[in-house]
Amino acid sequence: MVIAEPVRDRRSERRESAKAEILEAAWRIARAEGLAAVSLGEIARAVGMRPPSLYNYFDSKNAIYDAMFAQGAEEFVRMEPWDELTGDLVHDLSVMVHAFVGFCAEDPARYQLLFQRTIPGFEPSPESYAVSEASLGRIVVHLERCGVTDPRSIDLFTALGTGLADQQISNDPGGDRWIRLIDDAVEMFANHLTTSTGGNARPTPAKGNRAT
Amino acid sequence: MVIAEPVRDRRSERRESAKAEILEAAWRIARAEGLAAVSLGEIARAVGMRPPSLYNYFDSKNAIYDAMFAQGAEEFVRMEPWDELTGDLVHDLSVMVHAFVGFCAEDPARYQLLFQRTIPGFEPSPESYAVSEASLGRIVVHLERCGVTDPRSIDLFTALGTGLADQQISNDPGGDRWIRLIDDAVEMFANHLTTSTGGNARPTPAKGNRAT
DNA sequence: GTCTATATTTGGATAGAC
DNA sequence: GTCTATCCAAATATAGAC
Repeated sequence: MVIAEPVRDRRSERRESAKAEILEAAWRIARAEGLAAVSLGEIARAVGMRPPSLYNYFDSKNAIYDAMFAQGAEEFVRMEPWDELTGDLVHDLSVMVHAFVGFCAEDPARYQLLFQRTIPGFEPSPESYAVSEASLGRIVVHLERCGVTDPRSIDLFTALGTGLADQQISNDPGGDRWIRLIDDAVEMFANHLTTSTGGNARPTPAKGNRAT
Repeated sequence: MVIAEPVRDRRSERRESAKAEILEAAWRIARAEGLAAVSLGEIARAVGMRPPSLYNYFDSKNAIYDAMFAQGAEEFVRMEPWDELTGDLVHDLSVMVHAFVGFCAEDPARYQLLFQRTIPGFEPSPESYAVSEASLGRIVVHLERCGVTDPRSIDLFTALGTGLADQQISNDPGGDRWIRLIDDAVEMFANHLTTSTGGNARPTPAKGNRAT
């Protein structure tokens, strides 16, 4: 009876590594030919199998997309440099935007899968989706901890981050043309916070309406 | 001989209206089911034809995508409210961003086709592409006319615009959550211009290096 | 200009032998 | 767990009759 366990472990290890290999191949194809160009035939060829064999590891093609989404969401969570945050507003904003834009730019296919809805039939499973949402949530939480509590400011900040990422990916893939603007953008945003009328860090004393 | 001309005109009129009808159907499908879900069969069904008949009007499916791209680029050119521009920096920036974000948000499928590379096999023809590029170029020209000449500032501005559009489309389709932030964003950007060290409108007298 | 018929490829997915 | 064989559906595209 003591022998049974390790055997089962080896099996599941091999199984997991096979699944990982399949997903790796899928990512390679997605990066090379586009996310929508991923097909079971091509994946199978890449891993030295026949297409039907893939069904031993994934129930469907969308299950593969979902596993890829889950991987990407996991990486997104791990990426965030919470240990680099100091509590200083400008510094922390810079760190977060650098992390986000870098994450997006380093793998456009992953960016497309996680943040854009471009695959006709596919929707991530609630669990996978929750992971990526939670990660975005932590950014918002830290913003609030820095004193950025106005929802409008938070939305503006996310727009700034995605805009930098989007332009970097679309118009200078592999380069750093928009990455080099991040600190400027953060400074601009921080100045706006100290100037604007919203309920933010260092708000102007008592200007305008106090509504909402 | 005088009769021959009008006959040919009627024919080409009918032909053009048939092509327009086909493109309309393609747009409908793209908006309803996603750009990548457009197929000849579905287009044909929508216009009351059989798939092969479409080849009397377009040489291939990609030719249809290209015609859609050209239409979108044309609309993009016409959209721009050059007549609303006054020369006042903040006002003009607001007008341009409102026009751009509104244009993108009112038809995400068009936005996807024009500004994102998501269809595996498709690339717009050089002519169609030139139209959309020229339109973006006119925005840059007007920015420069307003005194925004620093390339970095221009890049930052485009990032801001696309970020607002992208967030609006992705996270509040049909709404106006990010559209309502445009004037704030423009004010933020304008303040940044008057503060930053770049060679922009109202630069700070003589601060930092004069290089580049 | 539109159709039928067809070619050709490819896609995702299942059944069942081994 | 992997394969062959097969299915079924859908896709783009062409040929040729009407």
